[in-house]
Formats: sequence, C-alpha cells, structure tokens
Amino acid sequence: MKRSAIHAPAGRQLRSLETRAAILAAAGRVFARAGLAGARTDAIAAAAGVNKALLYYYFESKESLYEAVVEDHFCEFNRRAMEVLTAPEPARAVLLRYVSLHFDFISARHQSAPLFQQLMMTGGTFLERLIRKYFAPRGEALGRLIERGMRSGEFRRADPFHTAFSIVSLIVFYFSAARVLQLMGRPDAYSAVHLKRRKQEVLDFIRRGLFVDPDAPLP
Amino acid sequence: MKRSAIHAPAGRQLRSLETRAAILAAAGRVFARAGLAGARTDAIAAAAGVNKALLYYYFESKESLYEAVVEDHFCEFNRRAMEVLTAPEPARAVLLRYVSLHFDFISARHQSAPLFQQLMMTGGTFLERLIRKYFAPRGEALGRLIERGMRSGEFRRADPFHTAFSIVSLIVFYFSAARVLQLMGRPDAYSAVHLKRRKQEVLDFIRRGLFVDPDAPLP
DNA sequence: CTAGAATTTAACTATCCGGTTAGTCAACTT
DNA sequence: AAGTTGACTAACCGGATAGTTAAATTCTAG
Repeated sequence: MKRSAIHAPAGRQLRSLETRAAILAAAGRVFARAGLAGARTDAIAAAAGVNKALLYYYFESKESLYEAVVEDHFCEFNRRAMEVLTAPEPARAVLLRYVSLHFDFISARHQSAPLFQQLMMTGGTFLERLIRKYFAPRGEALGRLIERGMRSGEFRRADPFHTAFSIVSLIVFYFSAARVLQLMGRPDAYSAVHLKRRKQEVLDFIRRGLFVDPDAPLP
Repeated sequence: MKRSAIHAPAGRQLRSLETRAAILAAAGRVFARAGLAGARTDAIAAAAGVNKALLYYYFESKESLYEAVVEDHFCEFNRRAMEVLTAPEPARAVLLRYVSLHFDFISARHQSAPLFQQLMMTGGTFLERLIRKYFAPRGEALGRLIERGMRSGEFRRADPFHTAFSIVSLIVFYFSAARVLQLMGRPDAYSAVHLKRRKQEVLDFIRRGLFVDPDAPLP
C-alpha cells in the first residue's frame, strides 16, 4: 500500500528527509564560515557525511542550496517576529520583547549572524525576493510599532525608520563582530555570561535612547 | 644623473605610482562588491585598465593585493581617529566629534563599509594583525574616553566595552545595509539628505542613550 | 521473494581562474 | 648612439571546482 501523505514519514522516506536536513545543516555551517563564493561543495558534502553528488540529487546547484539554507532561516524567524510585533499591548513592552526575541534567536544559532552578513552583500534577485518576502514586512511592522509608541507618548519623537534601524543595529552588530571580538581577547562572545550582559546593555540603551520615561516599570 | 630621493617623482617613476594607485583603486571597488573569494583578478585588471600580469608585477598575489587595499583604508582612518579620541576636552564633546568623524569617513568612501564587513569574516593572521594594529588601539581609546565620561558624571554608568560597541554599531550598520535599503525602496542611502538625517538620528540616539543630561548644550 | 523505484556512490568532465612566461617597447643612462 | 632598465602585455598553464553519469545499493510494494 502506498503510504498516504497524512502519515508521518518513516523508513526510507524518513531517512531521506534526514539526509536532506543533514545537507542543509552542513551547508549552513560551511556557507556561514566561507560565504557563497568561498564555500566548496566538496567541503559541504564532507561536512554532511555524504557524497557530493547527493547535493545535486536534493538541490539544483550550489546557489540554490545556499538559497534554501538562507530561506529556511528567515522563514522561521519571521513567523515568530511577526507574532510578537503585532501583539496588542503597550508599545514599550512589545518592543522590548521583540528585541529579546531577535537577540535570542541569533544567540541560539551561531550561523545566523554570518549568514545574514554575507547575504546583505550578495545582491541579485534572490536578495530582492528575500527582502520583499521577509525583511520588508518585518521592517514595516517594526516601524508601525514604533509609530504607535510615539503616538501614545511612550517613545520620544524621531524618524521611525531610522529608529527601527538603530534598534536592529544594536542587536545584530555584536554578533557580526564576534570574530573580531575573539581576536581582541574576548573569545566567548556566545557564552551565556557575555550574551546576558550584552542583551542587558542593548535593552538599556534602547530604553534610554527611545523611551520617554526609561525608568518607569513596564505595566 | 640619478634622480635623488628628495625630488617629487616624475616621468616613468610617477607613471608607475599612478598605475599602482589605479590598481589599488580598482581592486578596492571589485573587492568591495564581490569579496576576496568572489573577486576575479581578471575583473580587477580590466577595471584598472591594465593587463592582469601587472597585478603580479606590483603585488605578490590576489590576497596580498586585498591586504594592501584594506590596510590602506584603516591606516588613514586610525590616524585621524586617535587624534580626535585623545583630545583633552569634555568627554561628551569628544565622543560626538568622534562619531561624526567615523560617520563622515564611511560616508565619503562607498567601499569602506562593504570592505569592512567582508574583512570581519575573513579570519586568519591578516585580520589578527589588523586588529592588533588598528582595531584594538582605537577600541581601547574609545573605551577610555567613555570611562572618563562616566567618572566625570557626563555619561551614565554602564559597561564601557559594550557601550563602545553599541556606538560603533549605530554608526556602521547603516552602511552595511545600504544594499538592503536600496532594495527596500530607499535607493540613495549615500545621498546628502539621507546621510544628514541618519547622522542626526545616530547622534541623538547616542546622546539619549548615554548622556546623563542629553539636552544640555555642549560647553 | 522479487521487481523496480528511490537513494547513494565512485569516477569522471568541462570550465574557470589564479598565477606564470617570454618577450616588447619606451624611457633613462652613459 | 648604444646599452640598460623598468613598465607592460599576449598567450599560456595547470590545479581547483562545480556539476554529471552510470552503476550499485537499499528499501518497499505486492
């Protein structure tokens, strides 16, 4: 009997999905380290523990593999981000929760930051598609949240777009510079202690920089 | 008669310097767009309007050409930065001037941000050397300035290292994301109008986020 | 158990690209 | 004027690398 689509995959089918996932994970690691141009397909295959030809069985080309890796990433993040950003609560609380989410998401996946950084410089139609599908909606939602906070008097008046940008900068840049930090004698940027401290600093800086009454407790 | 060293170069010598500079400039453009791995030596030669073999006449390898480009860049910036950072004036004023300098430096050279971004992910001994020579001294000078401001009561108390990091984030990230901005319908991130507005936002955000009395005029 | 589809592999190929070579030409030197 | 040197180029080389092929293996349906 042919296994129907509603059943959980098992046997060969499951194995195949696992292989695919292993390739994606390995590709993520390699692309994060070396970038699209610098990554070697042989290295990806080796890291996944499979033959190189398998890459081309599951994916069309090196580039489409790269795209799958990246899309995977942003898809999940955006789902969670949009949920948080559109919550009908005071803008201050929502913003801080969003910052926390974004920070934790990157913290939990060491490939996230380098992948994102590489991505921003690729250009081309793929980046364009990603932006339309993920960045733009999220950026606009964040912008609307900030505007709402300004109207309600929670945030000081400023350009919402640039404010959103500044917030993202504070979150993301730390991770982009992790390698530099390492060579500057801070080898464990991703350790729990340092992550906690950095997150606190970011939250404080944003509170101070944006909130009308930074020290008021959240409702 | 052999031309003595004190004379300005002329003739063949001058021409040679110009060629070298043309190669460096072209390489800067190509590396900024494509990264070290993505750049093609043929493309660099074509952009410089010279034969590819000339690259190897003036530089040892693609990589050493890349290093020359990058070092050139940071050398000049650091000279100016250290000057500003060590000025014996109120920390508030010095900090804002430093932010302004850094922002303007990147603004004036479109390759600066992508080059820097690429660099941060290369790793290896070259990055290590650059960090020791430029990043670390500058970072420490900035840290000391911030500590001074905290001691004098101009800045709120916080971790000086992370504070420095946040400040740099706010300055740099905007330029790193210029391509993304372009695809999000803000095509002219480097236009005078937008630069001015961004700079103002950064300065405001830093004042609010760090200064004890953000609205006090500078002495 | 077996036919045959799905999955995996070793070995191969075409192309790209960093780097080299051998030599030309114009500018300096004497 | 003759010789020397520095700047530059056309043409080439070979190793690296993305991508292919055809055969082997594994799994499942019947």
